[in-house]
Amino acid sequence: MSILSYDRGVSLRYALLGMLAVQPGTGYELAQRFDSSMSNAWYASHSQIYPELAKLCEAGLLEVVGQGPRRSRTFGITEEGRRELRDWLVESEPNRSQRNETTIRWFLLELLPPDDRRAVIERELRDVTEYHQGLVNAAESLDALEHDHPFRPMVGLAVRTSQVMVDWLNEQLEATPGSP
Amino acid sequence: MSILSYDRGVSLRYALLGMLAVQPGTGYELAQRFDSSMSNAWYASHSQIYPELAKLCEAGLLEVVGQGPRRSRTFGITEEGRRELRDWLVESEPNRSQRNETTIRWFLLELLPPDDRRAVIERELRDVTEYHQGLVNAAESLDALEHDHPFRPMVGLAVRTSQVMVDWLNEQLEATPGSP
DNA sequence: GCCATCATGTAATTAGTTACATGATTAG
DNA sequence: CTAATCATGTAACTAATTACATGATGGC
Repeated sequence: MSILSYDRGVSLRYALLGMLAVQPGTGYELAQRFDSSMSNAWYASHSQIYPELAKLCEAGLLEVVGQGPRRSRTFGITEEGRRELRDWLVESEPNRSQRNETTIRWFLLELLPPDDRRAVIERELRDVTEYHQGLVNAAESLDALEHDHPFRPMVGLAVRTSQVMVDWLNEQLEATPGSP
Repeated sequence: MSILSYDRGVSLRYALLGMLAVQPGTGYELAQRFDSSMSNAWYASHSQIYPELAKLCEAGLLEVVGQGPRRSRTFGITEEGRRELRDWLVESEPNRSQRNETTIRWFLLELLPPDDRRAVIERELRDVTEYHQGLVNAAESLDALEHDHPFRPMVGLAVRTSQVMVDWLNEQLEATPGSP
């Protein structure tokens, strides 16, 4: 692909391509997916999404497959887009670098005096527990369907991962002096 | 803090401040830590690190605490830096958004035909297993010390998380048609 | 009619990547 | 002596955030 961009800074492109390969949608819907179901993988705001969709359309990897009310346009992936996505998944070297502010915060917990430390862990525990519960509910909803949902495996992974985090935070809380 | 930057794009700043609060170091060493022990939390290249260290020094949050061979300078956190770091950890609203290309790739596995899918899962499994084994070894090294190491809790979390990932990938592999 | 939300975009700024550049030290 | 690595920086570019901006639709 010649239309600009680095080799390793292209994750948004493939996130969009992939999300639209699973299910066509508008830019607005994609922004919502980045806020919820995709939030543990990638985030992008609408101001980044719309220009990227335009570029991908121009490159022939996406196309407008429908128009709705408020001049909304639904995008879908093209055959060329599917080939590009497949090549990326199978052929390209994965970029394993991550950016996760929460992990930085947890890494630095040990610097805090016990009172601050306990307060921070309790806040983290509230947030992660809420996140975990949301995933458990999502998993139950998907299990209630009669067909296998494509998101089910990833939700399962996220449930287990967040369970590990809840357990770890509880242990850190117990190990902090002055905890009940 | 008035010295420029967004509210939510400041994670590098606090990652550096925190790493130097745990242990003073040079810019070069910090770049190495981002490549290894901090790689599951944040990544930054030296070209981003050096200017940021200069800014933090100018702001009085860091100071040069030693000079080595090849005109290397060791930075340490100041009292003001510790206060700033503590305030960030305790008072500021955490940014929960993540960027993790690997999760995008795993999310999109279901789009691939079985042969491609199996090949990709096997590659991921190799990479994650290697990563997991590295963490297990690191944990054993830390356990061999007579004192508690500050990184031990985070390594423990990473060990469990990567174990969950290895298990999940193995399940996905088994569930793919044509697998042994 | 009015307000919330849907829906899309652009402009200005900061963050991050890649490439370029240079010199010091040490191990062989 | 010479190649690898240590060590630090800048320049040019792309990516991402924040702020600004506008209009359509549907429910009340």
